[in-house]
Amino acid sequence: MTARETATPPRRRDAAKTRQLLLDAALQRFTRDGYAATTVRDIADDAGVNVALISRYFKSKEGLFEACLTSSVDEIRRNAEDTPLGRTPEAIARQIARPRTEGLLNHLVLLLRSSGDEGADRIRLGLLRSYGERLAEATGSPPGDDRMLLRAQVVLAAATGIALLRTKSGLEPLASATEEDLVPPLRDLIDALLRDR
Amino acid sequence: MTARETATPPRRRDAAKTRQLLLDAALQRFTRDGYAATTVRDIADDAGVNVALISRYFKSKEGLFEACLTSSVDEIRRNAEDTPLGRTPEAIARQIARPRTEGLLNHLVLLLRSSGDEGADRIRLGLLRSYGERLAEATGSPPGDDRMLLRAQVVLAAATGIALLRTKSGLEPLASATEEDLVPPLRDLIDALLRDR
DNA sequence: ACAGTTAGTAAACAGATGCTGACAATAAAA
DNA sequence: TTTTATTGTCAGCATCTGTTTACTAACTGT
Repeated sequence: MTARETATPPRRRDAAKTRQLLLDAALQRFTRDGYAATTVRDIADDAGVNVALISRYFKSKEGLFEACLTSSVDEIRRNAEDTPLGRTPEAIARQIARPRTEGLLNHLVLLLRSSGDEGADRIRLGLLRSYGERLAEATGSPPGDDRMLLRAQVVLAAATGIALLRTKSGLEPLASATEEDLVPPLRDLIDALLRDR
Repeated sequence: MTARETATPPRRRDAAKTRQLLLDAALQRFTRDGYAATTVRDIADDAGVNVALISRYFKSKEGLFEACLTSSVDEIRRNAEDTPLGRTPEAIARQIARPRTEGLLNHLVLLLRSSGDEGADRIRLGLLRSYGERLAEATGSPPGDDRMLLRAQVVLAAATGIALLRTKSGLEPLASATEEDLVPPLRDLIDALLRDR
């Protein structure tokens, strides 16, 4: 058969779709390898489109990174509205223990990536702050309770640390622990930190 | 006054000292900015020596990074022999809560930095594994107890997450929490995860 | 069918980056 | 003092990286 036949038929032109392809590829790369270690050509190749389109649709590499952050933040927020944070340590633990590729943890890892850009830092910080507050309030503690907020942020930090070590270090048994393995210790952790006191 | 006078007198030649200057500068940069975001010229400038000396003393940028890792690992190990991990949650918590610039936490952040190099990954993994085991044994659990090892690694992950968020995100009140602020929640965390069960 | 607009590509540029080889300055050895 | 080895500098290389510009191909409305 000729190359003509094997080659994918000339992809239909669709700016929105192409933009999304770039965004998805970038999300994966930035999350896995970090900002500096990812090149725009890597992303474009993954998405199967031309490098120049990054500049067209996102202005610059940093613009693309910011778009990734806001996209990630939006999804977390949307997710949060649908399924408000469980009230019980068990429910929270289960949300954190989800498979690495999906859900919250992946987003948290991206949140830790830094481009050195100020706008990106603001976005990141904004989400971390609001998420910590949500976590603190989920315990039933009154808003403005700094002691509890600190504890909630420690939970947040623990979750990100777990996400990082699980995805990047290959440390066993943590790296390939299943959801069932992970929930009991996490439940204990959350219970100890956030129990009303 | 002339430039001649202001300039530091031609530093006495000393290969060992120069090597150490480079190593120290690299440790700081790699820890703070990560591998990819750090250039050899950054490091050389910080150390106040010529770029070419990196290649001479460490073979390559990756060689320098590996040297940083082993140096960091050695110091952690040495530190561990001097002051064996405290048996009580309180003692462990205190070790983690230390100021960000000194002690264990800084090293843990470096441990998370990746160069993509295989040798570096081995070094990193080796330390994480042994540290997790030490932590598990400190609880008095028998060696080979996988449940407890997982819990110890969760503590380790939590500590790294805290270190990262404290140094890199500026998330308040976590970022500027004092040792006293941090010890109580950490004690609870460690107690919940590692208490003999 | 045609003109105008939009989507996508290719090539190249300017600057950065890791690294090297030839050389100069200093210290050590003879 | 002369010779030799070590330490450090300089300039440049090849490659990579983000971005831009000029161009071609496809879609849209008329």
